[in-house]
Amino acid sequence: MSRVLVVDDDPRLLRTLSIALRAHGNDVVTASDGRTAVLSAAEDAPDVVILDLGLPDLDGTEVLRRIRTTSSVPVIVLSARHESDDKIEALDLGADDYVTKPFGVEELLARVRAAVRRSGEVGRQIGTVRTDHFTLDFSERRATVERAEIRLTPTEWRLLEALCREPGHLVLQQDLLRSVWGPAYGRESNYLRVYANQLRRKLEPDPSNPRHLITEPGLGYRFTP
Amino acid sequence: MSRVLVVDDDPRLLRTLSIALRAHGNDVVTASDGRTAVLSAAEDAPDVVILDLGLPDLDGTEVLRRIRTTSSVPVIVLSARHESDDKIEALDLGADDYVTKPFGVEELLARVRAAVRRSGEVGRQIGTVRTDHFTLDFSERRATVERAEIRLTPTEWRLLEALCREPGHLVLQQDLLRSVWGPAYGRESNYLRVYANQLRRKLEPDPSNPRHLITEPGLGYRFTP
DNA sequence: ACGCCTCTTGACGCGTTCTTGACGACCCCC
DNA sequence: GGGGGTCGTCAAGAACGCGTCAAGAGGCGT
Repeated sequence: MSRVLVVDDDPRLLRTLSIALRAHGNDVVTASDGRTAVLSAAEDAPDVVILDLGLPDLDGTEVLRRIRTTSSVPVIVLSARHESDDKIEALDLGADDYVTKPFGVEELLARVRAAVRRSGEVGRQIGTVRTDHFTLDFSERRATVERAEIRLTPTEWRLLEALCREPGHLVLQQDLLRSVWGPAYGRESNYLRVYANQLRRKLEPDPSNPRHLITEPGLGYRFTP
Repeated sequence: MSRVLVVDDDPRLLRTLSIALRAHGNDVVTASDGRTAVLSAAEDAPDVVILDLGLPDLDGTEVLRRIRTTSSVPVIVLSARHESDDKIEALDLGADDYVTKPFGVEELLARVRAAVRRSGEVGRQIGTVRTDHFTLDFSERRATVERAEIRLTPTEWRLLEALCREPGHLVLQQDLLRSVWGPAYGRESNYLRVYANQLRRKLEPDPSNPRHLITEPGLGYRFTP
């Protein structure tokens, strides 16, 4: 199914994770130090990397930085509870998710699945989206309504991007929250209500009768061109 | 494909890299001391240089400095693990990337590709840019506002160059910082604010209501003719 | 050695954006 | 008809990013 690179200096943990991952149909490669990890990330072409920040030879963030120079593979960071600074730095450097030790194997497996699923979707760049009323150019960050250019805030862009990735398809609240606000969110649906509202006021001809940003009650939102 | 100059005093490493690079369709030139390296960089017109900082005759940074006097070829620095000062100094002197020894060949190859790709984008020369209010001649380094010639500092020119390479396009803060201040930068957005401000005061008709140097909050800047 | 120009860096105010709570309207199910 | 849940809407405080200023460091030519 997916190839997972697991990086940790604890052989016991390495073994546990390998067994669990293989039991769920994954191909597993392991590394117990930073240098090996960077090499493996480049050569074994994993679909996702699980990276412990506390490695013997290199700083965890340095490992992440080097992996990022050659690959955009999703990285899930493992961190001890107290090293919260590392965690934040790791997310800044392009980690996709993090798990705090100690953690449950089931939780980690779920995050691996989510990371693989997202990387398939996110990789697809979207260029321009048109409707009969407005135009969105994502690569240039330009939005025009009735030929007039309007301004959208960064968060509004991110929400639109998540919605327009698959025009006409329903996107779940949880997925929207995660791709806009990050992996730590998932239940704050009021954020979505506020921003969906703002977007309608800026983009829809009649904001209270939306034709393009459709609510699917209890589930999520849908963009229809 | 690309011509690569490899500079190292270890014949074994030289040989390994030559084979790997040629196997990927590159043309390879080698040098085992600093003086030869400087000459070759000037005469063989390589597309990228791989430079070991520990050379017998000259200090690595000195080699880099001399190469930079005759060429803007991208340079990837090889450094032993603990000499982090050299590394930083090398980046300051205009190295484009660095790899710490020991390293994987695949990683180095990836960095060579990245360096060549970047230089292709950056190398695109721009001639003259005109607006209704000012004119910029990049090849002659002349700027005129309302027919009057004004002076711009080197950093101001570099920033303008990065912005005007694709008129009308959004350029991300990170890209601007990297092409003006070097690959070691990426988060110092206050530099951008200072220089964008200076440029507006020199170029814009109404500096506090810019029409050509547009801010895209949270993302970067855009030049519109 | 001196002065000038440039670059770096910190500080501050301001406007925008984000977050968060509150409230009423609506729908569905009981 | 009532109750619980979800949604749209509004508003206010907090947080953030940007423009702006100015002081100090460093380099260069005189």
